[in-house]
Amino acid sequence: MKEEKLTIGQFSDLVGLSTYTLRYYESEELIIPKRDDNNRRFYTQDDVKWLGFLLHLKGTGMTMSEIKTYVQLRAQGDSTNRKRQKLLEEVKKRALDQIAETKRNLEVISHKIDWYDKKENAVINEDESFENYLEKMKDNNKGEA
Amino acid sequence: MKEEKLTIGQFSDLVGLSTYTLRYYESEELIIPKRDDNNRRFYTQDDVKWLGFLLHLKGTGMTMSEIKTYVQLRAQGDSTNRKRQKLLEEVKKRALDQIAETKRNLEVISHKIDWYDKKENAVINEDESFENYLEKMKDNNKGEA
DNA sequence: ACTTGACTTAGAGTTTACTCTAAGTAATAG
DNA sequence: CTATTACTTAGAGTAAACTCTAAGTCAAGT
Repeated sequence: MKEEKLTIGQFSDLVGLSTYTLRYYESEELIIPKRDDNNRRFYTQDDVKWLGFLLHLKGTGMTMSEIKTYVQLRAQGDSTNRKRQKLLEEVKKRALDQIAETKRNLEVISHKIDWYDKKENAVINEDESFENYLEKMKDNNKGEA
Repeated sequence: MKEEKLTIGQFSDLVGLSTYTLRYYESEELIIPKRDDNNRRFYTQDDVKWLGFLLHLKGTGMTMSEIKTYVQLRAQGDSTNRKRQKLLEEVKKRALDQIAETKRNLEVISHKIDWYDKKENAVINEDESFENYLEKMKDNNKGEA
């Protein structure tokens, strides 16, 4: 198992982020690669793993600033495990709340889509307003929530 | 049933958007109130309904530009119903995809939270890497996806 | 020798969606 | 009379997360 060292160009190709972005992340202290004798960046398998996790964090809505906090805690060692865990839990909660809200909004949009269907097929009254229609839908769902 | 006319200030309070934002939305043609004899804006119940729907649209990730398109189609009358429906379907699909992706990311974060739990309780090996742990979790879920 | 890819600092530009200020006008309520 | 609220245009500021350019250096490969 040899230690793979990737140049920024190779790493960029691998992870799908531009070299601009990688240097930007570095300036924001999100991922800081080692340097070789010529001061060139090189990324290791650890960096690959960390960046993968970082992208999962981003994908749940964590901001760069929050990720930076996480990185700083991580750098302080195991004594900050609880803090890191708490941070992740907050992020998780926020993401779940966000999903729930989006779903509520999607329900209305879905009803509107149905309403267009029925209008096209003249199933509902020509002048049926969406608001009335929505109310009926809500009534139909009584007790199903 | 008298027709309620709301000033921009009243409407602002009602819907929770600043007057700045309302004028901005108007400049972007998202919601265009009528004017009274003194050229002051007034918002009607229709505007209340439309803004409510608009917020649902925003809440599913629709951009202002897309909402503007929707508004323009709406202004062209029933002949654009199919187009509007299609637009909403695209937005819906995108939102559902987004939710699915966020959930996938959340799974990893949840595992990490569990991993912190176990580390704190010394249930897993002191040096157990998260990556190994994740692999085990994946194995445990074989056939459950 | 030359191209390629890396390095640096510093800063400008992009996108989305606001958010606010300035400066002046106008109608209404107390 | 004055405070409040609204109106206008025009433009600046904010925030996040990039994205790119300039200008110059440097080392390795062909």
